[in-house]
Amino acid sequence: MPGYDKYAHEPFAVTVDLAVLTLRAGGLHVLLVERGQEPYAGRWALPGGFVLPDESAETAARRELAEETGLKDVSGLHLEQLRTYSEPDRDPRMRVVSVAFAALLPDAPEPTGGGDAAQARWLPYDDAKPLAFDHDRILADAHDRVGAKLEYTCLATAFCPTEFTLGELQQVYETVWGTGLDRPNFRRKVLATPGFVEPVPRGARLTGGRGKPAALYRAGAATALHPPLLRPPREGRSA
Amino acid sequence: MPGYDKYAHEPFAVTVDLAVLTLRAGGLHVLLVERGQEPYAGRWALPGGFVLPDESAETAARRELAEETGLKDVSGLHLEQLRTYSEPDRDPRMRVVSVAFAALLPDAPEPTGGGDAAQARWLPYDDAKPLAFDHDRILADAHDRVGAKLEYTCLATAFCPTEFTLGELQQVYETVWGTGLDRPNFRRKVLATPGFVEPVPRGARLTGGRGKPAALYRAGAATALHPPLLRPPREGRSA
DNA sequence: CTTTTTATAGTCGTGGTGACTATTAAGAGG
DNA sequence: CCTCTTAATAGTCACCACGACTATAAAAAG
Repeated sequence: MPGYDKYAHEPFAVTVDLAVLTLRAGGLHVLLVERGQEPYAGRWALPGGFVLPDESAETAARRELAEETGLKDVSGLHLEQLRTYSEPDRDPRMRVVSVAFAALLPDAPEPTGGGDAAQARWLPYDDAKPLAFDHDRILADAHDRVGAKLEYTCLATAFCPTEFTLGELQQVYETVWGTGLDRPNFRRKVLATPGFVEPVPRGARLTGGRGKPAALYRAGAATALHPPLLRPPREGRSA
Repeated sequence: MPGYDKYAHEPFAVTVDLAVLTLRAGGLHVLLVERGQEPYAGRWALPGGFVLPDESAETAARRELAEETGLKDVSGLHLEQLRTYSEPDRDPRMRVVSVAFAALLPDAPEPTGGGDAAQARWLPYDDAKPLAFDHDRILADAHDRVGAKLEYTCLATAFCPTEFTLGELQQVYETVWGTGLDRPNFRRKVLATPGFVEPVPRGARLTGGRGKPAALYRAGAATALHPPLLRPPREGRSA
């Protein structure tokens, strides 16, 4: 593409769409906004917005994340670019190219619609469909990506607060994957992976619940998981 | 982002950039074009171009791939969206948002600059840097992605012709990863993975070379690798 | 016909992991 | 106070995938 001077291109609108995921009451939840106008009026949609002239898509995504969640500090949150959706007819009004992101939140404060969001709410992942535009696909892609990255990265701690128990960490895997895991084996695997989690110095334990209090851990320095923590293979596969 | 009607956004140019990879003489090669104008005049760059008004980024990428390589049929080639690069200053002339793709080719015909490419050539991966714009990073990201996907997908066959030997398939892994692999173990692993490769019906063998002729295989129906084929861990890691 | 080269077959030991049992430490309820 | 329940933690055992290695087969080269 040697010459930019002789092109004739239409203007594209560039937006970001966010699949903000969190764990609430043991279930996967998504941050959604209700659309006010056509098209898809009254339908839920992923939060998002235009990329401003002096922003990168990542910057715009983090700005939107702060606006929609109402959180003061979103700098520590895990934000990951998924892919870009550019079908010409994905928005009936105009040509919109959208860069999609997945964001992972530890706790789930009810969104205090600080931005231009009409109405933002957490909805259970399974109740989300059908969403506006191609957001069903974006959300499904986000789920797939997160589920896959749990296998070979330390991403799971992004769903947990700064201090957490191994039981909470295991619930992240079980909720995202939709499978049950053996507790002793999960524990053995996590502790055997250097840098995945590190114990809280003082022998702090989480009390208050029933049963033996659990030890608290923090996220470690490692980012990758070698060897990976593979999800149990689906039943009904042919050999 | 409730209202599109009240926005004021600048026009963005949306382009695709392609990291076209192939294996030539046992080495990883990249398809590059030489820039004629400023900026970066005389430097090598990844092929790419504008997304047309009625195209998706994927369609534009495949069109550019056909134009730059001069290949008749690019429909069977593996094309994978990497990520989108949107730093405001990545092109000094204007605001350009680029969707990057990685393309994998089996053989390497010298490009017959059919498109608007000034001069297109295969260059060894290691000799590519420095490229124009942020293409060094895009190329490195493409390499990382391909290397990672070799571990848990059947992507390696995308580098091979329709019929290939296990030795050729192993060379894909060794070249991309930059490591040596034990031949019997690699063979055992590939054959033990159902759907990765399937033997060519007639006991066809590749003759002509020195040594015992190798059996020929085709790519199987499987797309994922369970369990994965992990690359040997780098030496010098702390326990 | 020997040497070289490469593909293919097989062996052995280890470590990661699934499945499982046992123990410990808290709260709940009588 | 004692027992039941609940959940975390500790430990065992067998299997199997994989790394390391040796052996054999089938071609070309000398």
